[in-house]
Amino acid sequence: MKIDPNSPADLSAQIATAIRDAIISGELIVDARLPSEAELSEQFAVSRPTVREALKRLAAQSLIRTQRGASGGAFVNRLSFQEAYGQQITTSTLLLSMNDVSFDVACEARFAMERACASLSAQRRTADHLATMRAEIHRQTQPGLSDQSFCDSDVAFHRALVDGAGNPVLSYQLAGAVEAMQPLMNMITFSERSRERIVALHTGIADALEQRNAPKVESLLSELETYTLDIAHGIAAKRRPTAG
Amino acid sequence: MKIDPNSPADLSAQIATAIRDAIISGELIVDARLPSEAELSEQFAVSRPTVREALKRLAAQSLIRTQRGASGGAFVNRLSFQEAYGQQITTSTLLLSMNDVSFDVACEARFAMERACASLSAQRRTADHLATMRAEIHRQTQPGLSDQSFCDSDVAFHRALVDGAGNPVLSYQLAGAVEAMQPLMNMITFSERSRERIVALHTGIADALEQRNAPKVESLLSELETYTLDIAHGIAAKRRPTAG
DNA sequence: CTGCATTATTTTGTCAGACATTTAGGGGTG
DNA sequence: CACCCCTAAATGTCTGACAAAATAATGCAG
Repeated sequence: MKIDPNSPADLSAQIATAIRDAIISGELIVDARLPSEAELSEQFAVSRPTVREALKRLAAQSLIRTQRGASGGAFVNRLSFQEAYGQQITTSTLLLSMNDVSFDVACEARFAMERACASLSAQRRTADHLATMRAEIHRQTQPGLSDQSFCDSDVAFHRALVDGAGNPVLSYQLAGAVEAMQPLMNMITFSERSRERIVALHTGIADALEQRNAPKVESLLSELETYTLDIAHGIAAKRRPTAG
Repeated sequence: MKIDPNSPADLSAQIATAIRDAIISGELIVDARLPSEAELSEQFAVSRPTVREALKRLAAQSLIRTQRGASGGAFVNRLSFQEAYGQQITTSTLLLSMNDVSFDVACEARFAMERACASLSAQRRTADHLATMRAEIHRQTQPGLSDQSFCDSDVAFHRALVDGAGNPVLSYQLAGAVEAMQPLMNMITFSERSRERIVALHTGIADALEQRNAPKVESLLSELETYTLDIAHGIAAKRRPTAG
């Protein structure tokens, strides 16, 4: 692990890259302890603050964790699916909000991926997954439920569908797509009637999953996609009534 | 934007979170300049090194960029799809390597998502996408091609398929799934015969896309998934010949 | 007044040293 | 054996300073 003091890049960035490469290549394994900050600063011939900046970069990516006290230090972190979800969601959310991705494009991607889970979920969903979905559907029928809560419940419902596929990698990938759309979905005001329609579709999806009818799930998801887009377009049209 | 000096969390972590929230909420827009490190350290009542650690955390996530000199400083970064790909791939790679995700599970997720792109790609693929795929197929038939190069070409082929769907969000999601599997795929040694079979399937997929035959693409992708798993299992069995 | 070289200023990047805080471990005492 | 205290090691934070880069301001020559 060497760095180039004459490189235009920051020393802390170079050090972070060197350590990151060591982790990715397997040179540093999970739970391995890195040298102390003092030792690292000696190895790389830089000051301790510079080493610390490098370590903070790695900590921001959940690549290491630090612990104070004797026998403390920086340890290679086992990247959990949980942490990966979080980063995935943050990244996806920013990507959508900063790059003028239209609601239509995000919606299309999300439902395309969700349909990809349909057949697996129809095969493997457990009673637990079905129970979660039924519970969320029930919650969605409560009168007086705020739009925010309705959206949260919607996410939980679809999350259960995806988790039903029993593939953590798929769940991880979908988490970003589904949750990143939350801010966009929250902009949609759900009328009494549209909630009824969505709940009906959710019920149909749960029924089809119970019967392990994959094609039915897929077609209902497509209907839901179309309907979601319709609502969004209706609201967009209302906001710009003079557009033509 | 306030922080709690009595919180158990590091001050730099709190400051990073506060600024990140401001960016996500839109309080700080793209290309906006953050206060200088000296001003931030005054605002948060901490020292400059602490502020710097916070800024490095954000830089590690590509949320900000910094520039030296007068009228320099830290600016909110427009997260490009390119940068997001990179983070997605790093995260996915570590997730797979650290969590004992089996080849089967990763493979299943990858092909499920790729099939999700099939119908869109059949509708929208351009002549360019087809040309890229044909070129990669041709490369894959070259004798003496290394396994590494064959895998690279394989990634490029599937990348073209996914890009054909014309949905950048889908491309972004798939990039992680496909590229993160590279290290696993590289462990598979491709025999002469298996390469022929894979090339034949690739050719079939390109043909089906040319004819805009979505179901055919999906079924060929399923065949490719099955075949990939067969090869992997065969190699695993060879490595553990006494297992039973 | 214009154009260019020079100087100033602002800001990040880096360093050195110090103190505070937390935690594990060792050793003494009941 | 259990409990307490002390020590040592490590991260967390602060202060102050200088280096390097890039822009802005200045002054001079034409």
